[in-house]
Amino acid sequence: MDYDVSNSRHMINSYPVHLGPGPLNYPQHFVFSQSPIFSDISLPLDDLCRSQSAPPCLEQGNNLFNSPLSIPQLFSNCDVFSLAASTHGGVRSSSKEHIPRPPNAFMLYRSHMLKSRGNADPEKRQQNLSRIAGQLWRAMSKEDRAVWHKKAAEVQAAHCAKYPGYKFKPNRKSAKSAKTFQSDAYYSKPTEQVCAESSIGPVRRVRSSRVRPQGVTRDALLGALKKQFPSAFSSPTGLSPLHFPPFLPTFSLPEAMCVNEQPNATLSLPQSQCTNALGLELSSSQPLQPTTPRSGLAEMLSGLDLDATPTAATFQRNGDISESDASMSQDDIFLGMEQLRLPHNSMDYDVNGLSPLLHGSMDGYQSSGQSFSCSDAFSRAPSCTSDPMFSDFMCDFSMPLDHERDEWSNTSWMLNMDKNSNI
DNA sequence: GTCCCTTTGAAGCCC
DNA sequence: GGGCTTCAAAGGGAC
Repeated sequence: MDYDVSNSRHMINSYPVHLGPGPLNYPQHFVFSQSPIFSDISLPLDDLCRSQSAPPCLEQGNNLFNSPLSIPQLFSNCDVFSLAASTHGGVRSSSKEHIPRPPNAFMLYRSHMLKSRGNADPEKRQQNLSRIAGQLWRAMSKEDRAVWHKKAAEVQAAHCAKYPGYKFKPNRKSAKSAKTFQSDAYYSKPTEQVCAESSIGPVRRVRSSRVRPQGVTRDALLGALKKQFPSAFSSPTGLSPLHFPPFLPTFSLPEAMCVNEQPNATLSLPQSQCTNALGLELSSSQPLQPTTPRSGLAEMLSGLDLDATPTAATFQRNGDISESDASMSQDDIFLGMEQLRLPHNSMDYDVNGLSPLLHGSMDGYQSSGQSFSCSDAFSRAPSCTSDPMFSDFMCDFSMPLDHERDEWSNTSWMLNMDKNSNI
């Protein structure tokens, strides 16, 4: 039997979609054994293979690895390979059956990362999420990636078992349309906007090419990440993909404090703790200097020409930074995500991620007194809660909202450190 | 309503 | 075999 993906929009799958238990009655909860490195991984149903019936290769008692791992609802009552037919932008009609491709390792990792972040996360744009996932993915060691490749192989085996005659048949567009855009864009310079010749024509955003920062080695990138997430790298089982937090947290508090509240403050935090989420080094034993050279992941990533996709919801910052406060510009405060060329409301994301009550539109923000706990923040990233980097202090800071302008003030972060930290 | 965006990797097609 | 292209997920945004 041959499944024609190229005509998927018009194809009727010979395999019906079952909403109930699969025809083989595989258990909805079954033991999915894995190597030790999987010990902290529990993938939800649709992270692996949302098939209503587990293939023999994944059935309990016929495991591919050694240690058991329960994966709730794996292969339960929905079919990932068929589900995609109705979820891809509504392109494919639910009445026309389509067999989706099995997800690759990165797709599995990305899906899991997104699920790990929780529902409270206000960042919904998949472009940004994909970028972050890609950064983390590339920062992983080969061994850690192998974990996901292994899972991908299992999923593919499941897919193969479910659709034994399946063959990927890409629907090649017309040579003209494909080559005029894709060949010039996808493999050319990264992230440049291509405008149609007509000024009123559509502006299409070229895909970012797969680039690394120039002159930055993988080891250097890993070093920067190690500095921020030491526990993730010191795990006896090695770096699990899940040891990365769902997102790179913005950790600019000491900077904000230094600039706006106590310019000469000296932090007692260990050196390793005085970096922001992207590895910006902050002096911990000496007064923080605005001109402190920055190094680390942020600087490395700054070489990337990543795309920003601001939207109507993009976080607004007003005006220029005054000279008096220019010792540490707002950009420094925003540096974490901005270095990833994320929209400004990525900071919005960070704040919201820490304070769930503030999720939503700007209207949901309060004018003052907003605060978050760093430790609360990282509790969303399981591996970070045990990290001494994040467990030693709690701090609150807020940024007042200028109600007249309906914008955040760009100059006055307000900081409160609680007793767990020494200023 | 439809397609784009954004990522990595697998796989197919074409030369 | 190399180069190029499509498509897996995901949901907001654009048109």
